Amino acid sequence: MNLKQLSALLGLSQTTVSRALNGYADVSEATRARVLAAAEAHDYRPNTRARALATGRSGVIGHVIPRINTHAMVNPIFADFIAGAGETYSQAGYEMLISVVDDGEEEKAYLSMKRRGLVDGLVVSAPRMNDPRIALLDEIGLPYAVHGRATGADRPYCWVDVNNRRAFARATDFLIDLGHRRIGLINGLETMDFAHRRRQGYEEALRARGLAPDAALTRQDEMTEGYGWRAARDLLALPDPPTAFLVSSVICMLGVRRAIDEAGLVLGRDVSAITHDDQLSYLRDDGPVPTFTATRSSVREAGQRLARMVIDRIDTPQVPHVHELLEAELIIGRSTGPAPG
Amino acid sequence: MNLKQLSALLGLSQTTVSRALNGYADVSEATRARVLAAAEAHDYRPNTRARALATGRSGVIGHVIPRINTHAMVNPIFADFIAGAGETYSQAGYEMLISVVDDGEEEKAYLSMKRRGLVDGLVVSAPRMNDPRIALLDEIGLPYAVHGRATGADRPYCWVDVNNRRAFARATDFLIDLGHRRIGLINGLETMDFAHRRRQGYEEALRARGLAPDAALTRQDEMTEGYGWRAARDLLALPDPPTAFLVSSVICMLGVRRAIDEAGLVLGRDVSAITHDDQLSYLRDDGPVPTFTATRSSVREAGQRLARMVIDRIDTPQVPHVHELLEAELIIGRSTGPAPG
DNA sequence: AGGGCTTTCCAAAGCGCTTTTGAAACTGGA
DNA sequence: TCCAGTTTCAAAAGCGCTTTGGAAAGCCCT
Repeated sequence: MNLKQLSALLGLSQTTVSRALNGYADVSEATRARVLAAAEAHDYRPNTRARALATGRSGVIGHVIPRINTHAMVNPIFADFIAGAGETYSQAGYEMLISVVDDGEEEKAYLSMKRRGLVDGLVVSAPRMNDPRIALLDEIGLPYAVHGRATGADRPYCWVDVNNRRAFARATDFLIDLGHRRIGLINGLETMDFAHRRRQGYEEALRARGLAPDAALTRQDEMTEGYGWRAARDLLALPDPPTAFLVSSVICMLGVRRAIDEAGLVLGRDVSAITHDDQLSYLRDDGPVPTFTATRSSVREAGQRLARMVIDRIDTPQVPHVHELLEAELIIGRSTGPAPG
Repeated sequence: MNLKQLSALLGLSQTTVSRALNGYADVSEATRARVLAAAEAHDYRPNTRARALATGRSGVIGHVIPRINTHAMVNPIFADFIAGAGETYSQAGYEMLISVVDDGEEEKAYLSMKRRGLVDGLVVSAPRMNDPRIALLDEIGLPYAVHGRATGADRPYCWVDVNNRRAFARATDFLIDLGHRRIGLINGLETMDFAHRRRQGYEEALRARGLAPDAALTRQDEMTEGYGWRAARDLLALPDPPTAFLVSSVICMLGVRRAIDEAGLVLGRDVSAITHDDQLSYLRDDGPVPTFTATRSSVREAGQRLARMVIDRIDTPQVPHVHELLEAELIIGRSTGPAPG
C-alpha cells in the first residue's frame, strides 16, 4: 500500500492525504479523520526512501566505529552505549546506522556518508588528542556530537563527557582520607582523552595533599582483565608496594582482584581499590553493598544524552554548542578500607 | 555534485554517465574512462536515497535488538558480533541499521521495516524455542538469517550456530577422562536455545559414560560475574561438592574463579573448570598457555558469516536454505587437571 | 451583486537516481 | 549502393513521497 493507492481508495489527492498524515492545518478535521482511519486500517507507512529523497533528510544518524586490525579490540562500553543511544533514537523516530571501517579511515567514512546523503548527523566516539575529525565535520557541514572531549581541539563543538578528572581526584582523595599514601594507578591508554584526564585528577589530588606522584606506581594499557592482573601483580611485587589502587574499568578490576587474591591478600583490608564503573549491564555490581568501591557513571545514559544532542543539533544547527559534563558518583563498596598499619 | 551536474559537465546524458559508472556494456571504453576520471576528480557519490528509490533496494540490513526493561541487560557478545557483521557489510557495500525496540515489539519492528522499505534483509538474534519471528518473516517476505537455532521451529530457515551440544559434550568427556565424576553445570538461561543445547550435550556425555546427571549440580541464570560466583560458591558448599565445573561464559567464569579462590582452593588443581569462550575481544585469553580451558568459538566470525548469509539470501532468495554449524575448539588451558584423590 | 478572505483541496513539479525504449551512427556483406 | 546488424548514446518515464502554486467554494460585508 502506497500513497497513490491510499489516496485513490479515499477519492482524495496524494497531496491531501500526505498533508493530512503530516498534520498540516489546511485539511479539514473531517477528512483528516477519514485519512487517518484508512491509513490505520491498511497499516500504511510512508516509504522511508521516497520521503528521504523528497525532504532531503534521511532520518538516520550514523555511528562510525573503527576496526583496529592490529589488536582486534572492540570497546566493551560499545554495547551499552549503543543501547542507550538506540533507545533515544527510536523514541524520536530516528534510525541508527553503524559503520565499521578500518582504523584511520574514519574521516573518509564521514565524507562518504555526507556525499551519499546517508545520514543527517553523526556521533563521534573515542576522541583523541587534537582530533582532526572535528574540524573535518565542521567543514563538510554534518551535524555531530562527540562522546568525550578532544583535548587540544581549538574550536567549539557539542559533547557529553564524564568528569573523569574530578572522579579520579575524588577517588584519590577518598583513599588519602583512609590513610593511604602509596596509591597505584592502573590506567587506560593515555592517548585516549579520558585516561589522560583521569591521570590529571589523580595527580592533582595527590599534590593537593602534599604527596608527590610516583611514576613507578602507574601503568597504562588497553583495559583487559589480563592487563589488570599483570599490572597489580607487578605493583604488589615492588619493594614498597602501593596499599591502594585506582583502576580504570571493572574488567581491569577483576584482574586486579585476582592478583590480590593470588598474593594472599584480602581486598578491602590489606589492599584497597577503587574502579571506574561504566555500569555495563553484564558487569553490574548488584547486591546490597557493592563489591567494588567505584566512581560510577552510566554509559548507557551517556548514549541517551548524546543521541538527544545530535538530534537537537540537526533540528537547530544555529544554536550555540552545548556540553554536558556528567559527574560520577562515588559509590562506597567493600573494596576499600583504612590503610593497614 | 550530483548526476545531473556531472553529466552536464561531461557533455553526456545522465543515462550514459549512470551506465558508465555502473559498469554496463553499452558504453564505449573511451567514454567510460572519461566518466570515471571526472567522477573521481569531483569525488562524486550517487545519492543513496535516490538510488534506493529507483532500484527498490536500500542496501541496508537491519539488526533488531530488544530492550529488556526489567533487567536492562545487553548481551555481552553484542559488540563483537556487530563488529564481525559490520566488517562483512562494509566490504560488500551494505550498511547496517540497528534498531533498539522494547522487548516483545520485535515482530512489530520487522513489519514496520518492511512496510517502510527500510531494509533489504534482517539478522535475527537470540532465537527462543518455537520462535514465532521466523514464520512472520517468511510471511512478510523479508530475507533473513538467524544467529542460533530455534528448537521447535518447523520450517526451514538460514542460520549460523555453534555446535553447543557437541562442545559441551566434548568438554564433559574431557573432564571425565581426567577422572572427574561430579561435574557441575553453571549454565545460561535455558529458555535460550544455546543453553538448552549445552545441557543436552552435558547430560548425553555423562550418560554415555554411565554417569547419571544430578540436578543438584546444575544452575541456570543470566550469565554475570556475580551469578558465576554465587553458583560456584553454593555448589562448593555442598556436602559432596563437584570437582569440576562447566561454565557458560568467560564472564561467569571470572566469578567462578573468585569463588574457588575464596574457598581456599586452587583452580586447575583442587577444582577444574571449562568455560565456553566466545573470544570477546576485551576478555581475550592471551598468553602462551591460556588461563582457562575452554570450548572456543569466535562470535565475531559468526557475525561475519551471518552477514554473508543474509547478503546471499537477498541476492538469490530462491536457493534452498543454508546452515553453518561452527565447531568449537577445545582449548586446553590451566584451569583443568586430574581429579583430586 | 460583487469584491475580498478564508478554508479546503488538487495538479504538477521535483528530489536524484535507474531503466526502458528508441534513435543515430557506424559496420560489413551482397 | 543498400540493408541488416551492431555499437553507442539520449529522451523520458518512473520510483513514492513532499511541496509549491494555484483554484474552487464558501463566507461576510458593503
